[in-house]
Amino acid sequence: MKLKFNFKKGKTMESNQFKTLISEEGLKSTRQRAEILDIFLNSTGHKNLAEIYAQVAKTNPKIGYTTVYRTLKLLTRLGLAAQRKFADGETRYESTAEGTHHDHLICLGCGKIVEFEDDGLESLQHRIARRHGFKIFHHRMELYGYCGPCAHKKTPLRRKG
Amino acid sequence: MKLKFNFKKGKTMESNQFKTLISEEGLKSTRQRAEILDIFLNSTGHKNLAEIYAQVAKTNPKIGYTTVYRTLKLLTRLGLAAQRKFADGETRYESTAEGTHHDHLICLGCGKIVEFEDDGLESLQHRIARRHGFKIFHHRMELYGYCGPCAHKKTPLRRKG
DNA sequence: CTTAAAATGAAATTGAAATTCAATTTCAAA
DNA sequence: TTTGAAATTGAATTTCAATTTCATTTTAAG
Repeated sequence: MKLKFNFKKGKTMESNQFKTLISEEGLKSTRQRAEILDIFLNSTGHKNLAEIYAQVAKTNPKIGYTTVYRTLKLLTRLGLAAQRKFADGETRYESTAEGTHHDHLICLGCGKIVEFEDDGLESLQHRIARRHGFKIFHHRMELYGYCGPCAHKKTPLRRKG
Repeated sequence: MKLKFNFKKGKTMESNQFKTLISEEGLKSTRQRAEILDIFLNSTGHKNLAEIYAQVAKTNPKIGYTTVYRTLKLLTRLGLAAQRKFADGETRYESTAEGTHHDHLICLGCGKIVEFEDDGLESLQHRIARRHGFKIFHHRMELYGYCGPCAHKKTPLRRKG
């Protein structure tokens, strides 16, 4: 039985924005894309493709790895996701739903990634750029060290996150 | 004809330091390692393996890619080289001969990488870390934009370097 | 010298990212 | 609705840098 207006739980406002964005690009709205977007937006943090795929597969095992890969790339193009590459070289995706620019603190013990914003950093960036005649469009700042809990352990365990 | 003491041009002080470092590690000093080190120290900038290998091959085509790869890894372990991964994901190597910590300005037009140091950045780092209860060991800051020349071209060309 | 340990280098392997292509789905126009 | 061109899907494959393997060669200690 199919309802004309079925507002399922989890169907967020973003899904509709997504339909609009997608058709504006001459692209098509599909069930897979909707599902991947839904899962992606309803999760937090910085996940690599394998992690996102695992989560998608839990809900719908029929969706392929490739589709997840391409959808995340698409979301990045549309500005809904952002790619991040930290020192380990893995590509991670982060939702841009929260909006503003931020940088990262990364725990070498447990792998926890904490976001931060700092106005001082932004102005510093411009001062440095001016000094070297550059016109800056974006930056990347990562601070590597140990978070509170890990700083007190003797042998902190590695965790993905 | 073989001279007993042949101080070839290019044999720098570092070569001897290298011999010492290497034997201290229980490793062996070889012609290949010396040649690779020599080329690496007598070049500047941030090069990827393929670029370093190409330069080595120009001097001695008998040296294999694997050996260059392993030697750069060794140099990194010994603290003579440092690995860098910028947003494009490629691994680059930089000589640590110049010494101090620095960060990078990266031109999106021509690929030029400019180093900079900034004390304000270092103190900022500690302020942010304290705010989040982290103990920071190192950081990474990269500013992406256009350098002076590229900012004025209509279609800047991509260059490695 | 002799010899064990280390290094070399060609080739093979790994693994993430990207692409291919036949089958399927979407959606606008009929 | 139905249709069909264009886009999407997903398994399989390719790509490509990074890394490992292994048979052979080189180093340096004794």
